[in-house]
Amino acid sequence: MSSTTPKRTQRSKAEQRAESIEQILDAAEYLFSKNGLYGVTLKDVAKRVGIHTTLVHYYFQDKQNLFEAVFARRANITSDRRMEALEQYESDAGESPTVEGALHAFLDTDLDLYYEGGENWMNYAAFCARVSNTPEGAELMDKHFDPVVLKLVHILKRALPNYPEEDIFWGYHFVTAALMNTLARTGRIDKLSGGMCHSDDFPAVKKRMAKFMAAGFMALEN
Amino acid sequence: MSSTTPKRTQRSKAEQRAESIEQILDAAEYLFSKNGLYGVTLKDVAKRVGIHTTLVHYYFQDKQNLFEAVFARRANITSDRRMEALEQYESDAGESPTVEGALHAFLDTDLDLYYEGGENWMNYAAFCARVSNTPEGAELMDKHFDPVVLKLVHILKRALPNYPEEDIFWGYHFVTAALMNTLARTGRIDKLSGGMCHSDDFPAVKKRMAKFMAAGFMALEN
DNA sequence: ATTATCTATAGATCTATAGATAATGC
DNA sequence: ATTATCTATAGATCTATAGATAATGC
Repeated sequence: MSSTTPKRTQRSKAEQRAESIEQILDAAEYLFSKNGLYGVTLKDVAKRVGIHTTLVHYYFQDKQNLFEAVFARRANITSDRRMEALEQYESDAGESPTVEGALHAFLDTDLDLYYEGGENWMNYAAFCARVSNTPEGAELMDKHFDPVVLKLVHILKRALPNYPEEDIFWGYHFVTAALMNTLARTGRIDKLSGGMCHSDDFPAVKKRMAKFMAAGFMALEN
Repeated sequence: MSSTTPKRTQRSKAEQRAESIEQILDAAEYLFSKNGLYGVTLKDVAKRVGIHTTLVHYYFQDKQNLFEAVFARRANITSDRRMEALEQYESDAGESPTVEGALHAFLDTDLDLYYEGGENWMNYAAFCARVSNTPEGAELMDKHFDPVVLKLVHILKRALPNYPEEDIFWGYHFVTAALMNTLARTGRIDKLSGGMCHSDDFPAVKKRMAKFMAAGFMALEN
């Protein structure tokens, strides 16, 4: 209440700007993850932040642009991290990479990032999961994440020489499905299991997923 | 061109009604599968059918109701078919059901239904996939499909005695993810594989999925 | 002097309803 | 006489912009 320190509540313009932008992105990320591009109005976003709708336009011009900004803010971080993990694994494994090893590098790295990144990263994960199977978002996702996926496929091919290429792709199709369904955190498993499992228990998924999927790849070989 | 048969273009009111309703549902099913509840306007639906928007209101009152009607039209058919297949399998397998057997009953039955049902059934599959991970749709799906899923879980438990229950549920989490991602037909695998695999090639999925997933379940046992 | 934020508002679109018109049904 | 379909329109909502106000920055 006392005004001893004059700069107490002052923020520089750069700080104000940065803070508003982050808050808008956080709110949009959350809302888009729940309701998709068309299920969110700019008014919803502004209301969640506690600002006026026009400020969203001021910083992001239009809705499509805001949507893409939400995607772009964290895309490179996850993409780069997974790429590094895959390269690291490939160099560590030398001449004999395994399916399970490659999947651990690909999946665990990502699950850790979201889980350890806290609420906002969890929201981004859900955003990606939701967006990945919409026409608006698929292209965006493809463009950004194709290199990492192709890197994974490359290692899988080395781990499984003489394995039909189609099977590698179908296997990846199952893997990415399971990952996206995990990131979506729909709450389905909580209800089904009567509360024994939890949608946001990424460590539980991490413990099982690479092993489960690797065994699946092996089974197709016969 | 000649008017020998007087009743040529005549339809009874009941027929007209039924036809309009079916056409509206078909159009809505397709559009909702692509763009979700909020991404479709009733005008879009009417335009696709070639009728006036108000006719959609006439038959379906409001948008939410149309959405639920799209879901309901085919829900029981897929649900009943899978339930029968699971019951049939359970009685055939007697004392020793297997994971792969249960999954074949659960998955193949559904994939066949969509694939053999033609374009409209394929659209319904995509509709379900899209809807299953939205707040609007999840509840609808759960309510309708829980019995089938719990039946599958029941057989899996019998096939895997002494297996931790959590692992069964996480395994199912992976299975349903893969199924939904298949039904969505995003075209992702087509691009990734350079045209070698196709999103709408359900027979290719059917050939691999139960085997792949069953091996995954087995691998968690260790 | 510049930038962040808000007020006011135009224009578009969307849902939904009331009421008119044009068919089929006894 | 009833039902399918269309016309006209009200009311709500949403996007986006122009311009005013209130801060920070030299």
